[in-house]
Amino acid sequence: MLSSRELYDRLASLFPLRWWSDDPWTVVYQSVLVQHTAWSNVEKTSASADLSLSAVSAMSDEELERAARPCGFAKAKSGTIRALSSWYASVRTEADGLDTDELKSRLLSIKGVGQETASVILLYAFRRPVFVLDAYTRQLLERLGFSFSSDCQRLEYLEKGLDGDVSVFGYYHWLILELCKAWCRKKPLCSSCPLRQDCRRGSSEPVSAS
DNA sequence: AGCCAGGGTCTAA
DNA sequence: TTAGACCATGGC
Repeated sequence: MLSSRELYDRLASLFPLRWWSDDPWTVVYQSVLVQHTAWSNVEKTSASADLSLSAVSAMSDEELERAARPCGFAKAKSGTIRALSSWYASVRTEADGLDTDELKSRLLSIKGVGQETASVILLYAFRRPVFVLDAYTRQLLERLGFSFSSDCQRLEYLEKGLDGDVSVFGYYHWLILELCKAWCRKKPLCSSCPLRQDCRRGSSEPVSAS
C-alpha cells in the first residue's frame, strides 16, 4: 500500500515545493480570508489593502470589512481577523513557550476559527508539525482508494513516516492543493497524471498504489 | 443562469 | 453527533 511518504515524494516530483508565507501574520489573516473562497480573491485583497498587523489595528471596523469584501462573508471574516490581530499581538512573544495543544485550543476559542484554519495557523505561522486536513486531502485519499472512517484515521496515515518534519507538512498541503486544482481542470496534466487514470469528475476509480 | 470556490457557526432531531 | 441552513462575493 502506498505510504504517505511515497505519496509525498510523487507529488514533490510533479509540482514545485511551496510554503504559504514566511510572514506569520500574513498566514493568519489569509487563512481567514481564504475560507470558502478562491485563492485569487485573497491575492486581490492582499494586493489592494495593507493588512499588516499595525495597519489592521489602525483601521476602523468598517474599513476592515470593506477590505475583506472581495473574499465574501466580509462581516464575519473582518470580525475574526480583528479578534486574531489582538490575539496574535499578545501571544507572539510567548508562543515559543506554549504547547501546540494549548495554542490550538486558544485559537479554536476565537469565533470564526475552526479546525482547518487553526491547523493552517499552527503549521505555517507557528511552524508546528500539524497536518492540515482539508476537503481536497479527503478527496485525494478517497480517489486513491482508501476508505477511512474518521479524520483521526486519515491523520494517522498521513503523518506516519514524516517524522514530524514541519517543512514536509507545509509543502505536502500545498502539493495536494496543486494536484487537486490540476486534476480535472487541465486535461494535459490529467491525462499524464501518475496518480490517476481517468478524468471523469466524480469517478472514484482507485489508482494503482503499488 | 447557475454552480463552485481550500469554512465555520448555529440549530434541530 | 450529525445533517442542513446560512453567510455573501467573484469567476466562469
